[in-house]
Amino acid sequence: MGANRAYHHGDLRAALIAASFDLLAEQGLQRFSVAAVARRLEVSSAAPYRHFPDRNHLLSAVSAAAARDLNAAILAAAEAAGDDPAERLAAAAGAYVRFVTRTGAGLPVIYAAELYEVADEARREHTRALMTTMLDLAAATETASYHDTVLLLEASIAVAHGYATLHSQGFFARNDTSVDTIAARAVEAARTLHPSPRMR
Amino acid sequence: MGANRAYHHGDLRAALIAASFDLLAEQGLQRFSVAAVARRLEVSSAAPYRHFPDRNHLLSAVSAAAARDLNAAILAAAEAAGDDPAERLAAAAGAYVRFVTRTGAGLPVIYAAELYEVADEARREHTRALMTTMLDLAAATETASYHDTVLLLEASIAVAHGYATLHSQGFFARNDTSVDTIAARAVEAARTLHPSPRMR
DNA sequence: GTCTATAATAGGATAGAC
DNA sequence: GTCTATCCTATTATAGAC
Repeated sequence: MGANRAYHHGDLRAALIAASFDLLAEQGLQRFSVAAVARRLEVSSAAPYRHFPDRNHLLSAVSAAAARDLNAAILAAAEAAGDDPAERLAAAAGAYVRFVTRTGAGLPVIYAAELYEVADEARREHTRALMTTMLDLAAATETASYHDTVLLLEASIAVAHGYATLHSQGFFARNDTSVDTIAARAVEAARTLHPSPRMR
Repeated sequence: MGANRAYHHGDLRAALIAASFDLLAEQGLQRFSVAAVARRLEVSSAAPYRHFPDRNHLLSAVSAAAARDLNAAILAAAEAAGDDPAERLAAAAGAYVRFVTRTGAGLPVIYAAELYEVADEARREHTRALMTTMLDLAAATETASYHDTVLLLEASIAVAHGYATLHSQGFFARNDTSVDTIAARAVEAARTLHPSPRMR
């Protein structure tokens, strides 16, 4: 690189979002900070504030990108799973585990309460599309009512999210920690779920 | 109260642990700080350090108490569930959801990686007893092998933890947020789990 | 056993130079 | 569009008074 080392980026905004994913995946939302993202990109701690007015606006952009990418990952997994609606829903659970492990941006990040006050139309659209995708997958199974559909979806999400967070927090560390193994178990557990008459 | 208002506590150590639970339940591990616990008890920020050498030792004591109480809650729930091993295991999932909602100290707090370096024999014993309880509940069901037992336990924990964290992070806020409802759903979902031949 | 006071560190955010 | 410099706030942890 012949140029001097001032002014590092062509697209710092995009780089900030990408680096935020890395930071979230490595250290979780607990230790996420704007300053740490800036350090990682070797820009000053003030630089991010040229692109996002505050921390929550950066996180909102991360949320939007995560919703968009998770939506795509779930659709791809469902597609690959074939035609059986139950298989497609279970496959989505596996996609969720993989996505959270890779990006650190699961549903609690995507739908974080602190982002509600941020005006961000892109995020709103992507999160709504994601929810629609998930509800459609659940609705395609043989559920008797919309209420049952929601319950089945919640249970599937709970299974996937439970496996994902326990894995990323090292709870399964003793044994086999591979993402593939954990994702497969989440798929298998999601497969056994049924909307039962008692589940109301 | 006739006495002057200096020197607030007879048993600050116990009060610190109790207040830590409240703080965890209200704000999560993300915002846990020794200073906040001290503020809550209206003692100086230095006072906790007379009882715990550092933050992790306080968290270790919280972990020990949580492991002990969760163990008791799970045993009580299993007892109340009757004799069917599958029912007893499912009931444990419900107890877990209630416990985490009430205390904020779930398995990721109890088994937090940062506590591994803390020498705390009481914690070690309580966490081991908890693990034994959970494994026993899973082993009593009709699993073909120890491996199946572990898989069933992991799946049950994942379901319970997923419901608990999504609930405490407000993901279910739109609809019915009562703990009873969420716990009942976790029990129902856990009931449907089976160690399947594919789950390996 | 708890207090006040303080040091060290880190993060969020802003002002103004270039 | 990014930098340096700075302010404010919060947290961990320690020293020494009472």
